[in-house]
This record gives sequence, structure tokens and C-alpha cells, in this order.
Amino acid sequence: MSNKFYITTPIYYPSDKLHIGHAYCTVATDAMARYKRLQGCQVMFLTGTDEHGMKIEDKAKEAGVTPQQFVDNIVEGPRGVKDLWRLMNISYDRFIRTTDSYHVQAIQRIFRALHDNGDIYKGTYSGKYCKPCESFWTESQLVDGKCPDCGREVADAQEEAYFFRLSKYADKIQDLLENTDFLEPRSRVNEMVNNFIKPGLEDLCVSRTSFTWGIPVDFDPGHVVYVWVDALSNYITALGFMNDRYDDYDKFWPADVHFVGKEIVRFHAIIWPAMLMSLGEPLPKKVYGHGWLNFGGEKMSKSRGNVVDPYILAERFGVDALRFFMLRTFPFGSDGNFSNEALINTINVDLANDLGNLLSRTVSMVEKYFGGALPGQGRADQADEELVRMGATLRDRYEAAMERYQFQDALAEVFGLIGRANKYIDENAPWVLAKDMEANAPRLATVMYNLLESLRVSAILLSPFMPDSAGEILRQIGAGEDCRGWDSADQWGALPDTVRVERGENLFPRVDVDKALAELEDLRAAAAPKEIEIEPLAEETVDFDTFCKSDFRAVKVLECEAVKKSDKLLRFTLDDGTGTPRQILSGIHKWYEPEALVGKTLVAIVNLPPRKMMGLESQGMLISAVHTVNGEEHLHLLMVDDAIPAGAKLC
RNA sequence: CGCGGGGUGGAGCAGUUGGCAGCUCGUCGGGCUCAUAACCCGGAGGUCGUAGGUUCAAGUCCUACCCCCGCAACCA
Repeated sequence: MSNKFYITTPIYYPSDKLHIGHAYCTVATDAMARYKRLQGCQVMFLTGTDEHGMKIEDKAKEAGVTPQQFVDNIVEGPRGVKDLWRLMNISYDRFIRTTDSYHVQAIQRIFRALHDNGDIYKGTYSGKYCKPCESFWTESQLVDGKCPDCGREVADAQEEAYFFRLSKYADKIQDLLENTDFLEPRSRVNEMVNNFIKPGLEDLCVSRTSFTWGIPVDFDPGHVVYVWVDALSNYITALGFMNDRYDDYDKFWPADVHFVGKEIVRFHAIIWPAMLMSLGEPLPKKVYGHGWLNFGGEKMSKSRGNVVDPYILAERFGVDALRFFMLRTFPFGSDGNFSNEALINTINVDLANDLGNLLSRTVSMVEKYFGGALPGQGRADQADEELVRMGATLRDRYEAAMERYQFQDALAEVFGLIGRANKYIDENAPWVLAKDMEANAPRLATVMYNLLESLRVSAILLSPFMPDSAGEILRQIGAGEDCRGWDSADQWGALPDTVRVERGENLFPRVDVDKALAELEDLRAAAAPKEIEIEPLAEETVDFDTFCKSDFRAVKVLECEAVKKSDKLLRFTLDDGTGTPRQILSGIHKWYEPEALVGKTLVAIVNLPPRKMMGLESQGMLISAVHTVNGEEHLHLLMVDDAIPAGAKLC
């Protein structure tokens, strides 16, 4: 086995605060890194932030600061990225920011190298251009042939851009994906091949001229390097590839594994290896696409208002409990359903009842029966066999699961031993033995010893997941430095038989479920100070005649139903006073249930050209008031007095 | 017929190459008292989405269909 281990998280995009999903990936990587260190490997654990791009540029503008100030605040500032990793006890060895000067310099060299070997060429990126918005759109993004943002005409336009010859590597990539275990879990391979490779890989646009917040192409000012080359290369520039800041490339590359979310598997499984092939560098040994944490069965997203804040949970329940929960409960390769109930349940059952209580009852019995230190004379019995065998072989089963990144399984193995130890207490009833110490002291000592050993082995193997708590367990059971390591984890008997224990606070207090859930709900509500935003008033004036052309009418809702296969669309049948029902489609299902709207008097513009949506014709548009609260969009249909007759003109 | 994932006791999930349907929680009954009202034992509860097919044998393989989720699309 190689003694070096290089593991990475993705570099996160700091356009906003990070949430539990980012923490999930990073905690998993941290557990893996700590596990490898425990085994004695020399580990390089890299994480960081991807700080360029138009979105950051825009966000900074909104906030009235420079892009650099904006990302500095999110990365280094209070409750920022680095602060979150401190809180989550993340043991990264290196943190890369794509704005770091060594990275910038290396990217320029990499870009040039790809250019020099002919894999990057200058071409034109053609599309539809909207002048007022200064935006390029593809044919398919257009709405009714017009700009999807402002609805104005677009023109054919071409932008000069650099392209990477991704197509050249299509066959090699397909072979890599289908015939090796480069990408795991296996289910992600089909998706990649079917969606992206089989339809034909197109060359990739790798530079932009439409924004400036990026790394300049040094031989062609005006172009900045687009995300692919900039962000993906972090995995090698952070080791010193094409720069002088570090000198670890030869030592640690290729990476043993990149942990990435399933949404960016595509970039890591197709574009990244192609870039490395072009550079003539070795490929990473593996890309592992983990699942997402959903909340209440739905994807977590800001607009749904169900984003989970790791700060609140870690402060309320402890960092170790949160780390443990994420990796114990969900299979790493597939999506998991996060819920506060499940978190609390896991804390109570696994950590409080099983592990914490085992520690507590064991230590307190050693104190009560032996004054805190075992006597050094024991008597083994057949009744010990199963527990001892299980404990002595646990490390191997744990290791097998960890090597496959099956954290859930590895932890289940550990808790198998913890459960067995609790049962062992019942089977041997130490309190019965203690009634006749003269006869039973050696036997009782052995029972206690086996319990301490169970705790010791468990704690060592739990230490990558719960570093602080595992250390506290080892401290309480009196384990010295020489029996805390990986090598001692399969040595039953490493603990001295005269060990002295030291009782401490309850490691994992039981959580009152109802109370905690209510508190979390309060916190969530309190954490959302209202920040109401409205769209800026229009600067352009509109002449009176143009305004008069818009025909607004009061309309009555005759029928309203959700459009099948659409999340957002409602289909209205309206009385507009003409006697002929008017059909209008409106994307407001998020805010209104159709049945609640029947009979209401609304306002519609009725002389817009008809337009098809999801195969249905919409003859106009309903008027709503919109604003955002904390970034979440709110919408209210304009409802007017029901006394107004259908068809009444608004002017 | 856009792509992918999934439908297994009340809830959440495992089920590798087809061979008696498992785990955690909950629930019901019992035991114990060292311990964080924790621990241990036992019971009840499932036509494995539906309908066909292959097989001595199908949760597992094949075909069709239904439903859910994500991506995409759409959101006048």
C-alpha cells in the first residue's frame, strides 16, 4: 500500500454562504483524510474556493464592493467558509483560493501550454446577442425568439473565444469511464456516457470576453479564462504544478480520489481527464460522485426556504454529533433525506443510549467495584469469546468498508461491537458478581477489562468521524498513547490490565425531541430577518400612446387548474366580459393553489400576442405584484373588488 | 417515446453472482438495575408499485404499464 494519500473536496463557489450540503462533502473528505492519517499515511487534504466568474462580479456590484472584497469576506470573514471549517473541525492541509497569485500565474501557464500544443484554438462563439443586456443566448434559450431577460429583439452575433479540443478525447474518455473504475459509483457512468459522450462531445469554450472577473489570458488581453481550466486545475496548482509556491506535485499527484457532488461529476469525469491528457499528466485515480442531502424529500434550495444551516445544528447538538449523523445515516453514493428528527434520533439512539451510556456504565462500575483501577488479575471465560472475537476483527471489517468509501457500513460495524458490549453486560451481570468480591473479583475484573477494550477499539475507529469525542472516550478509559493507534486497534489486550479510569461529563446527553424541534423552528424563524427587495424603478420613459396600447381588463376566474407535467403553470379560464372564455397560463403555482382562485376578480393584459406554453395557448397575462424577502421571491396576484364587472377596462 | 435515480412490514433504509425477506426507529409483552427513564430478551406487522413471462426456484432476470424524485424544459 502506498504511504501517500491525496484527497480533495471540490472548490466551492463563494457567491453565498455555504450550507449543510457543502459541509457534508467536506466532512466526508475529512473523515477519509483522518482515517488515512490514522493508518500512518502521509496525507494531503485539499479544499478551497473557486472565486471568479460573472455571478461573483454581479453579486459584488450589488453589494457595492469589489469582487475581491466580496470573496474575501465570504471566505475569510465571520461565519465564512474558513470559519465554518474551523467549526466543523476540518483538518485540511491546504486551502486554495483561485485568486491566489500562484494559482493565477499557473493557470496562465497551463492555458498557454494547452494553446501551444494545439488543443486550445481561437474560434468564434456564435449566438444571439441582446445589446441592452449585453448577454449571449443560445437558440434554445430564447423565448419566442427574443431575449429571455428583457424580451427585446436579439441579433446574430459572434464573440471571439478560445476553444479546447474536447472532442479529440471523446473515445479515450468513454473508454476510461466504461472500462475502468475511474468514476464511482458505477451508476454515474451511464449518465455521463448517455448524456454527454454519445450525443457527441463538442469542443469547449474556455475563455470569455463578456466579463472581466477572471484570470486574464496573458497572450490575448480582453479574454479571461473561463471556469473549466481555472477551477479544475486547482487540484494540481495547489501542489505546485507550474508555480513556485509549492513543491509537492511529484510527491502527491496523481490524486487518490476527488470527492465531488453529483452535479459536477460531469466536469470531473470528462473535462478534467481530457485536460490532463492534453497536458500529458497522469489522471487522478478516482472520482467519486456522492449524493445530495435533501430536506423533506425535496432538494434543498434557497427559494424553497429549506436550506439547513450547519452553524445552528453544530452549536445546538455538537460538531461531532452532526458529523457522525451525516456519515452514519446516509449511503455516501446516493441521496439522503436530511431531517431534524432523524438527526436527533440518531444522537439519542446511537450516541446517547448505546455509546455514551456504555462508556458511562462501564467507567462507573470500574470506579464502584475497583475504586477506579483494575486489579491486574483476571479470569477469562467462554462467555467472553464472542465479544473478544468481534472486537479483535472489527478493524478489518471497518477498513474494508472505508476503502470503498462506505462510511455508513464502517460505522455500522463499530456500532455492532458497541451493541454487543451492552449485551455482554447483561449476560455477565457485573452487579451480581460484585456481591461476592472475594470469590469473583478476578472474573469481574475481566468483564470490566473487556468492556474497556471494546470502548478503546471503538473509539480509535470512530476518531476520524468524531475526533474530539473519541479522544474523550480514550481519556476516560485511561488509554495511553501507545494503545490509541491504528496498530493497536486489532490488538485485544493492548490496554494495561491495571488501567485507571477517570469519569467525565456525559459525552452525549440525550436530547428532548419535542423541545429541540420546537427550538430549531424558533431559531429558523428568528434567523430570517426580513430584507425586502424590490426591483429598481425603470429609468426609461414610455410615451403615453405606447402605454395606452396596453389593454388591461378586470377578469373573473371561471376555472383554474394545474398544468400537467409542469411545476409552475396554472391554466386559467377567464370571463373577460366578451362572452367567450379566455385561456391564460401563468407560472404561479408556487404561490397559489388553483382551487383557491376560482371566482376571484383579477387583472389581465388581453392584447398580448397569444403564446404557447407546454402545448397550451395563453391569451394574455395576469398582473401580479412581486418582491423578494431574503432573496426569496414573493408574488401576489392583483385581486380587485368583486363588484367590478368582468371586462371593465383599466386606465 | 429527452436523460438518470427510485417504488421492500407504520417511518427510514439493506438486500452482492436468482435459493427460507433483513436492519434501525416506532409498537406490544417480558427481564435487569451497573448506567444518560438508558440496557437485554421475545412478539406482532410485508400480495417486495401493477400485469405478464423465463425458471425446480424471482425482491433479484425479461417485457409492458403506473407512480415518485432529480436534471432538462417551462415559468406570458
